Amino acid sequence: MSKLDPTHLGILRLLQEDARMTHKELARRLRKSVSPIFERVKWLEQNGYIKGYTALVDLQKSSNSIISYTHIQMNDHSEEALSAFQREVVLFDDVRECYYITGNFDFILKIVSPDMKGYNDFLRGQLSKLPNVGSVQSFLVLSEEKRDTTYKI
Amino acid sequence: MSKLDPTHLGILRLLQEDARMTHKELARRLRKSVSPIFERVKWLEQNGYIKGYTALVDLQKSSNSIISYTHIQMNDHSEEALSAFQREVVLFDDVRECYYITGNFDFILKIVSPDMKGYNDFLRGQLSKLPNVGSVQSFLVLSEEKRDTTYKI
DNA sequence: CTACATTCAGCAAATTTTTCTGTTTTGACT
DNA sequence: AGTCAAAACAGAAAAATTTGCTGAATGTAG
Repeated sequence: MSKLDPTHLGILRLLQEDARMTHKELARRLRKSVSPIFERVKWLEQNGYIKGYTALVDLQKSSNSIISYTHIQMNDHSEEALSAFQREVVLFDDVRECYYITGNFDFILKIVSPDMKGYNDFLRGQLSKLPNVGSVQSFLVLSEEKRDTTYKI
Repeated sequence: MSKLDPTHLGILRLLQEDARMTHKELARRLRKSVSPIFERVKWLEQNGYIKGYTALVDLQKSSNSIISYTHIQMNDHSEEALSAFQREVVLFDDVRECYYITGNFDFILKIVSPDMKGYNDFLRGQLSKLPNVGSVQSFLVLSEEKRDTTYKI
């Protein structure tokens, strides 16, 4: 049983589309007045349904960074080893996303580095220094064909 | 030669951190007055440096969706076949991200489906129907350890 | 039926957005 | 260096939004 009514869901959908939409516009589209929308947005923020707001920046226009998806296979699958790896790897600045997954590999990392040298330094100087890292397989992103960060809810 | 000066970069960094930051606060942090900040934000939007603003929603709290990273290997690597695949696959609603990559595989897709049945339907009813799709390898996301959509610029 | 809690619309003050004006700075060219 | 034009800037003011408050409507439990 979800605590979210249609108005809550509508707010989440619309703010995913445009995080800078005004409360007045939200109210108009959801057929409510401004104050209940205002209270609900505050509630969604404070209760963790909205984790933040971000501008989507065109990385290729704004920098020379390179993106890589990197798969990690551990050579120790104990809970301690996995937790220790997670705890450390998410602290690296180049690691933008980290998922624990099913299948042959254990983790998928999205790595963003300033350039190829930076990426090399990260792999050899930081990632491979972590304990119990077995095989590492890198897929460099040649082109981003779609990136839509909104979720259907 | 970049057309972005330190103020532009500062705006991009701060709006990635918090897309709802007011122009007044941006101005305070970047030691400018409000009007040049206002003009620059408009410029960054109109020239495509800012592609949009989005609220980051906690998917697990707000729905039962499942996330998968799926790798695609094509069995025809001609430019026509690759382009045709790209053009079609990005239209699917479940495909949230699509990258063309180096290595054994050709594409990485981030798939978000309402549930396991929806995911199955997508794989067998939509994805595998596209021409020239060779091997498909799926990694289901068991837990999201980090997801930071900001870029260091 | 009454008391209580929740949600809401409407209002008003505080704040922000947006436009405008005139000044300063920058950069290119003599 | 000196001059000019273009760009960037600060400040002010009007328009719009945010934010807090009040009381009415609705639903619920006693």
